[in-house]
Amino acid sequence: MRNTEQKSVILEVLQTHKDHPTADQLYSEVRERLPKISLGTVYRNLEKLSSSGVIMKLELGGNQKRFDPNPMDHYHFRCITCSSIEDLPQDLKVDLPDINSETRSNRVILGTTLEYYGYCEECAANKILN
Amino acid sequence: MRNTEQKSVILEVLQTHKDHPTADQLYSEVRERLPKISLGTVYRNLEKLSSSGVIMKLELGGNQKRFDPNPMDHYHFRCITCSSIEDLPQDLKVDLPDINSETRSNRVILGTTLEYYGYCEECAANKILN
DNA sequence: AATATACTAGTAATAGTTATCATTAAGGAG
DNA sequence: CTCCTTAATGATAACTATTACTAGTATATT
Ligand SMILES: [Mn+2]
Ligand SMILES: [Mn+2]
Ligand SMILES: [Zn+2]
Ligand SMILES: [Zn+2]
Repeated sequence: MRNTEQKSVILEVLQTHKDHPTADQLYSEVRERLPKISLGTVYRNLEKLSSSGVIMKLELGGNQKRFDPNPMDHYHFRCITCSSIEDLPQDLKVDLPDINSETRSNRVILGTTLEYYGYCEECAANKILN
Repeated sequence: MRNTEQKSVILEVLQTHKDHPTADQLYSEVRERLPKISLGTVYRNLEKLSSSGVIMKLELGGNQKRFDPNPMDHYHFRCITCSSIEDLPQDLKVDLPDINSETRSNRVILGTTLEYYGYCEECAANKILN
């Protein structure tokens, strides 16, 4: 894996985020620093960075993948109205059962995804006003 | 909501499944009984059936939505090799923390999604052979 | 400096899903 | 049962997110 300016700018821009931007959101921000970059390059590098464990690719509900500068295992809340994704505190850990012993199977478990969904604080407040 | 033959055949076909078919898998099976049905009708009815709580739409990892004849809350395992989705036993319930009190927030929590992923038993066995 | 090749920009292609619209058929009223 | 309103359908186009392709460029190794 070579160190290109594109890759490092994409990573830097992602690391300024506390939320979980989509590829096209990152694309438009990165373009402010590298106006000639192409969307494909953004996707390609996000893929590499996540498969090498530097960042994390989130495949939650909704139709767009999200990218997380924090590759540590943690949980998320997704607002079904505004599509925002919020982090849940990293020390919040649920003790998940061993499904292989429960079901007498020999799967290889690589990980889990736990997502809460509903209305975020802001959207919930807006709903009451209607 | 009117009772059309298309809707009832789609539901019947889905209910024969123990797995979690995609819209196009259901489309090809339904066409054996209703050769003139269109894919849009399948999507439209799956949407209605799930929003009325008869079935469940799954938005897990991977790029296709899956449909589940069982609308009760339960967890799934997803194989990242063959994309199969397996049910975890319905009585397997994890005690999930109240994230609002944890984070002092006023979100409205409508539900959670818990997904295990990895290699299913069959794909895990095949990997050993290579 | 020369070289091999991973990476890029630009663009085309693909896949999944949703929208449009003229036509059909549920199902309630009379 | 017949008429009527309108939800639903089939056919197709449009859309969105993502991936593939390719000739040219830039990285990093020799
Ligand atoms: Mn996160
Ligand atoms: Mn299921
Ligand atoms: Zn919101
Ligand atoms: Zn598998």
